[in-house]
Amino acid sequence: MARLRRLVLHRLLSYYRLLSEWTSQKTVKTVTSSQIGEALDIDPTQVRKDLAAIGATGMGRVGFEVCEVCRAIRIVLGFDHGYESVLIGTGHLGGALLAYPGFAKYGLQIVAAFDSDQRKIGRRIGELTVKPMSDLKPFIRRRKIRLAILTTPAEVSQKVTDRLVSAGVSAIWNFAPTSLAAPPGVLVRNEHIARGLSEIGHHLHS
Amino acid sequence: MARLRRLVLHRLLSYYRLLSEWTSQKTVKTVTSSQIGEALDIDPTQVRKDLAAIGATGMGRVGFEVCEVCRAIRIVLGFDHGYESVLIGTGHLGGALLAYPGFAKYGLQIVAAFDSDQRKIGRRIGELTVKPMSDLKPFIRRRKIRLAILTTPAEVSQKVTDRLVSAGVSAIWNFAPTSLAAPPGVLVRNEHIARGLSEIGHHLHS
DNA sequence: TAGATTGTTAATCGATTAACAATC
DNA sequence: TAGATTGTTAATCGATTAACAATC
Repeated sequence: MARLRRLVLHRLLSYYRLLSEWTSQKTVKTVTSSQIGEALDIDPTQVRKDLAAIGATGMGRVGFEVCEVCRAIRIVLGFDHGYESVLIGTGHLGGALLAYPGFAKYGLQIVAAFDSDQRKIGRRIGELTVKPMSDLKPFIRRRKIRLAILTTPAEVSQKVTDRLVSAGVSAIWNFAPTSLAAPPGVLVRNEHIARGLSEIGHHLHS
Repeated sequence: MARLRRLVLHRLLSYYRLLSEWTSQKTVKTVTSSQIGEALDIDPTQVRKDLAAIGATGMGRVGFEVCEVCRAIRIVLGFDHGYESVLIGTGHLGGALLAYPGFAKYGLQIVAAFDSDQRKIGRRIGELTVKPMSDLKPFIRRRKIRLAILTTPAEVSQKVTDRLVSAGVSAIWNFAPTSLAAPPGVLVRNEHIARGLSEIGHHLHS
């Protein structure tokens, strides 16, 4: 399957959330592109194209099978796949992510937490014991970890990134307020807090 | 000034970050659209258009004054304005946001924290004391709070939103994994964690 | 069958990029 | 002046929307 654009992935996620919500409330077997489009304020043609792009086929006069659509989306977004990840930086935000119970639903499991602070190493957070940075590379290699979650201070995030890349991860989920340099094969997804604030600030100001 | 699109705001923020970084490293008085464009992989024409849109004018053969550009961006994104906000839900994520020191740079100040959990009310977090939900509306009214940060569980977020709207806030920064219904005048900015995960999951899967 | 919905091609719209005269 | 850069108009590109025959 061709790589999908960010925008499409985003829409797929919103379809998924909507359908999950609907099916949890009442038994819904099929759904039409117009129903989805109306609920999310998206053109029904767009919905049909998105679903066609991920291989979900509808039925004339009936619509799409909800189960089939959800399954197709889960496959494309990798929710069924299941992947282990490591987290680096056990500050407030790192702790919040470690405590978040909702990740399993998306196939994500955090299997180790690392920190450079001597006082934090060995401490238990939930089910994990904080490991020293010297264990990072061997751990990633041994467990074939592909995703790293970065919640370190901005000053060290690039250095940590370099270590992660050399250890062989293929994606970095970055919560540090910096842009990271990484080779083309490695996906860097930035969750810069300031991005939301700029939109809010602009709204409040004008 | 006409309301700018999300995409433009995002680019403005990246210009701002780039210029801040450059000026912190060495004295840079002027910058050309090509220099910015090259650093961020954006077409220089785009950069010029964006800067023109916020009223920053360049000089032929010289480029743009860095100070002027930064000032213009700060004004548009509301960073200089300064606005007080309240936070609702003092769980892990709420605590992480309360502890984050970088907000002041963007003009944001969290002046009160609220929770419905009796055990948390009265507890001190940093400089704040957690207040009961019954204080929410009067507090917002009295202090003329315009922004609320929502870090509650998803189940209650819509109810809290309704209270916030009726109390008169004009923007909600939502970290709960739900879509919120709010009247047109109220900006809702969603920071759904799953959005990043869907991109990562897709990348790792394919 | 009749009618609603899909799948797909064509038309529209907006955003990005190219071109170039005006400017310092 | 000569040359680099801006500001802006025109051209391109991609994404969204409209139209409609095919399908169940």
